[in-house]
Amino acid sequence: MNTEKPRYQQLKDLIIGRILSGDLQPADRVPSENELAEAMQVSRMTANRAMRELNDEGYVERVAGRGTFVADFRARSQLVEVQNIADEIAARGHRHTSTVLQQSRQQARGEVARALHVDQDAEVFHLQLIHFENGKPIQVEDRHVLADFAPDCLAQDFAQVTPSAYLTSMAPLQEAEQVVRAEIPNAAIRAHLDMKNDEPALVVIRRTWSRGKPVTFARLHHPGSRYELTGHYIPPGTARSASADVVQLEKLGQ
Amino acid sequence: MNTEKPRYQQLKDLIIGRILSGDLQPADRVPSENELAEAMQVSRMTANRAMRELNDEGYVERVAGRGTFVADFRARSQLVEVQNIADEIAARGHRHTSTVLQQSRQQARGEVARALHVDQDAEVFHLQLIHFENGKPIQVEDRHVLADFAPDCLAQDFAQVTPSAYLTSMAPLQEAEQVVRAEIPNAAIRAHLDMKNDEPALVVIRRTWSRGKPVTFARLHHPGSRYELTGHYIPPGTARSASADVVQLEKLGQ
DNA sequence: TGCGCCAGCCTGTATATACAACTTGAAGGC
DNA sequence: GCCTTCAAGTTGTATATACAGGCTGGCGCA
Repeated sequence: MNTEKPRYQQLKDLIIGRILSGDLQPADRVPSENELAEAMQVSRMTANRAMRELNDEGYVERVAGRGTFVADFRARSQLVEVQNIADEIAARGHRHTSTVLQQSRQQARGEVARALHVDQDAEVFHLQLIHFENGKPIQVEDRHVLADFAPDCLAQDFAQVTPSAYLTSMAPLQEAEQVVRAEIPNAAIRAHLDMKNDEPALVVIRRTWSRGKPVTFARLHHPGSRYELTGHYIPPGTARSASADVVQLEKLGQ
Repeated sequence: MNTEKPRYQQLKDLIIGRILSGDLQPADRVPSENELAEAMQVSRMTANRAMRELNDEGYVERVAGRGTFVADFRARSQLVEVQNIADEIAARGHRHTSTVLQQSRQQARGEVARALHVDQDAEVFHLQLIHFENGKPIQVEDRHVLADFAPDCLAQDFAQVTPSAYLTSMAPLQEAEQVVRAEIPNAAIRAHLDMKNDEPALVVIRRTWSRGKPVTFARLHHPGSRYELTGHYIPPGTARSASADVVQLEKLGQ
């Protein structure tokens, strides 16, 4: 019985493995089709199919005449969902600043331990910061990161590089889960975000996986009056449509 | 200058066109690679690539030995996002019911006209209904649908088949955009959803495209205390991971 | 009649070959 | 020194061919 995977798939897996292991870094050049065909003892067409599919799946970018290059993880994450509030604010042409409230090493407890699939005594980093858009507070980030995943977490200056940007630079995001809620926040959050007493918060609770394991668990509070989540879905393979212009939505009023 | 599209793409476009026009219905058989190659005067490999990509993109399903068949739109839409609240409630093992508040023909006004890219006097259907989960109100749906897109909209019984299910059965969802907000709703919404005065609502505003044009614009209100949005992302091409178990999240408390 | 086998169709993969279009760098002419 | 031209390498596409393996219906045999 011949249960072995097709050759083009073996080649894809090989390249994906080298990317995930860090052997191939973003922007690195991937061997050309002819080189791969020679090295793997397959025809160029087979190498072509493997690389073409990796391109379609976002692992690499190909440029006719130049070559094949490992895709930037950050650019890739953006396609999925806005992950980094600093980039989001910058995209609006506004100024992002942030204040670090907490940056410490702790033991995982209760909810955090369950979310990250670790024991109660596992080491995690606890980060808490406030993000500002043009000086106005727009997000309170409360994040736990598996200590194993980012050992030098305490040495980072998160006022300069957001935790999100730091984490995605460590390894590619492989899987993410998020829950969105509307809630009235507690007094501390309300004070941090400069919110009125009866103003609801948009809460995003997000877990992110890397290499098959959850590595970070974040709770993000935003003032309902100044923040909204947007998402855009395009099925795979669709030619990029005339970039669906964003319509300015009216407040519900009336 | 030769700006014409590659042949495999022309073939894909042809088949997609036949599917979108209704010429090919879900579960219909698509001509075999050899038939297409003969009819279009291309090689079988070119037809193979076209059909393989349509399969990867979810337009068709292929079975070795049997043939190629048009995929079911409903199954496809689910891949993108939970669109239909009835299915979502059923997936939780609960009972879905709904009440129709409004089902009428109107002219597009202001925000609706802009969202759907039509003039102020364009004909649209206006639907308003309440969805219940086990008898408790969980969503107020306020939806506008382009009249051209669904001419028999007034004849539907939306207490039986949700607008979402009806619309996705008309044509495949091609593109969607959504905005999520946390707001204190007005008194009418509050009454419909049996909400307390200070309870925030999770509001989803969604536009959906079909055949390159926006066809429906919906505003969905949910009670913040009883509803949350969840999203899960797995990068394309990844083997389905051990279906990331959902962790029961604690309320923020404290 | 009923059963089994097989021919003929289908998709899936793999290869060798060919040409087009693009990019880059180097060689050569001014 | 600077510009042009061109050769070599790269991806993108298209084709003909080949074989493997799944599925189905019909034919032949018992």
